Amino acid sequence: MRNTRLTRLVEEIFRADPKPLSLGELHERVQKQLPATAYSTIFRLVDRFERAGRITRIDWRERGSRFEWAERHHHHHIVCSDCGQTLDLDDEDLGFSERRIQSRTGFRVKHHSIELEGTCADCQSER
Amino acid sequence: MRNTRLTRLVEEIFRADPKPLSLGELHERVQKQLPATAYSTIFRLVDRFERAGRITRIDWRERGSRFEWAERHHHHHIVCSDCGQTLDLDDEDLGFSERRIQSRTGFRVKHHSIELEGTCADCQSER
DNA sequence: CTCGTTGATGCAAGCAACTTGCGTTAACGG
DNA sequence: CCGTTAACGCAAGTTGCTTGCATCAACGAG
Repeated sequence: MRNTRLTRLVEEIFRADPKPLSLGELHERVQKQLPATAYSTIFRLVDRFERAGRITRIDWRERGSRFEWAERHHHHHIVCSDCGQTLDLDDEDLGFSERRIQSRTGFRVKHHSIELEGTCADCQSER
Repeated sequence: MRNTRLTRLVEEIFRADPKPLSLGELHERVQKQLPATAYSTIFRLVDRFERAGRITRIDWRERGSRFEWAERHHHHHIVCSDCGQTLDLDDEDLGFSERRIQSRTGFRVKHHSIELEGTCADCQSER
């Protein structure tokens, strides 16, 4: 992968605010700095990053596909349905273990996707 | 919801083979019995069933949105990436507990979505 | 430093799945 | 049996994703 203004900008955007972004949202943010950038360019750039393992794709129920900077530990998300705040969860928080699945089902797990939705502590106490 | 040939057929299809179906797949199956059925009719029918709580929507990473007959116990899926076979998993299989999440994060969990992908026992032993 | 190769980009068209508007059909309650 | 109104079929519209192609610019060899 070549080192261009765009790749640097995208990396900067994700590092500055490590939240999952859709292609559209990323495109918007990029255009604030480089207005001529085409959607298809973002599409292919993210695709390259993903295949290089530097960006991870996640799927949110209603909110569609989103992308996240991958240089972080493996984790999942819980989203507050009131205020939108997200929190990271790791497998231990979830009690998740591939070994457990393997012994119960015989499947060798390659990939797992876990997304939670709920009400955060703040929004609960607001009542 | 009115009781039409279509609603009866859709119910029958899901009961006969309780696998998650995409709108397109369901449309195909319906057309085998009622060839004149429009895609948009399936779309609206599933929407009505979903809002009535009789069909559940699930999201599969690559395979897009699918729908499942809801009169079953709460469960998740693991899909074999080689042969496509799916297996149901319940929260206990996964070690999942809303109580655990609540005590670790303060979030009150409303909804969780867990989808796994791996290689089933058969496909593993084929090598 | 310069130049040629080739990956990266912008534009526009294409695609697939989903969604909506509208006129017609058929459930079903009276 | 009839009128109301949910369901339906058709066709057009929308959205987000994907591709083809001509042009541009990284960057490594020379």
